[in-house]
Amino acid sequence: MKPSQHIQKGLFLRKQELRKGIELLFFAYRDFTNEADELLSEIGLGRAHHRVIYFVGRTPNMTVSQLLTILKITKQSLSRVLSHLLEEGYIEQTQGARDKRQRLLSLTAKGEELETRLTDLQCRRFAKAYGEKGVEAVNGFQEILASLINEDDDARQMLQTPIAKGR
Amino acid sequence: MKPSQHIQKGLFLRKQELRKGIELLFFAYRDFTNEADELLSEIGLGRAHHRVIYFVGRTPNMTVSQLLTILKITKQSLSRVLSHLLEEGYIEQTQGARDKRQRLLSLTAKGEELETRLTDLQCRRFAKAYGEKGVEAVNGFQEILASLINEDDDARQMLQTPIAKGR
DNA sequence: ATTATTGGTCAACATAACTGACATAAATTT
DNA sequence: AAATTTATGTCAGTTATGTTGACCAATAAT
Repeated sequence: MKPSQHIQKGLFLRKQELRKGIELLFFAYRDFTNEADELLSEIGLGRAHHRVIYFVGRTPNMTVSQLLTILKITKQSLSRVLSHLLEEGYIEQTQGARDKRQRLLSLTAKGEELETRLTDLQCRRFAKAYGEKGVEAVNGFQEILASLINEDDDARQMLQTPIAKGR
Repeated sequence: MKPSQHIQKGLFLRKQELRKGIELLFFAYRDFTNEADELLSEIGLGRAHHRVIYFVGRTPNMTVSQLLTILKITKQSLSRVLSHLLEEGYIEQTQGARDKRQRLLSLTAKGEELETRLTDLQCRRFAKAYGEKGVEAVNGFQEILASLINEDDDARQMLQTPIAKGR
């Protein structure tokens, strides 16, 4: 075998390994979201609503602009979803103390109830995987995912802020 | 501290850890897909086209029904995307040998070129993460993701079939 | 007082999914 | 040979989620 063939074979194997990562991420995300989507569709909500409910539940009194930074969608998009959640009584807002323009978003009891159901569903999936594969695997999983996220991402900051208790 | 409080604290810490997984997966997937989306939008394609191009590139001569099983979308949805890719010359089809009803899908040279650009982009992101965190982390990452995928998923099978060479 | 920020609103549009109904050709089963 | 199932396509209408662009109002910061 010529040296050039060694290199090519090495590159192929490497690329195959990387493609495996791409595929695992695709399938895992697909199944992970699908389960919650089914529950949501029964009550006329979609994935966009879920994301809002999740992050508002995670960090109560979050402002609209904070949400926009996390979700990376336009305010017009968020507006539609958020209005619906307010109308349906999943979310309530209070005026900001320091800055009166800000809408501080929190879950209502109804919203909390839904958030808990959804998050428990997804947590169960993670608990199963974590339990099956052990602490070492979990650490590796978290390290690689963190490394896949954009360096400059504002979300990195959020990942370090504590999660509100009782959830 | 009462025993009940110990338990509650334990559960809280556990749930916090599981939520961290949810969030990492969300942000990683968001950034991972966004990079390719930008390239795609320049040539008038979207994420749905990307998925078709990726999997047809991965497994040439794939049938429409195989694609449907992987993507878990309706045939009407796939039809629109696939028709467009055929018209634009990214994909070509041949009649199945055993079963003449089948359309065997493959990438054209133009399709290959695009597939390579897109996959290289995503592979680079993985290569960076894998390089930074090492083999141990990669194994853990892959184990946990595999465990997050539905047991009964037809996609599990695909993950074990070899990736076509030259990619 | 001026400017920047936070947030909202209206309108139009694009994409990617969905459901339901029906059609056709080929393969398989009875 | 006839009936059924399978693989695929197509037409029509709908929904969810995103986008741009234009513009407005209240509040905060300089």
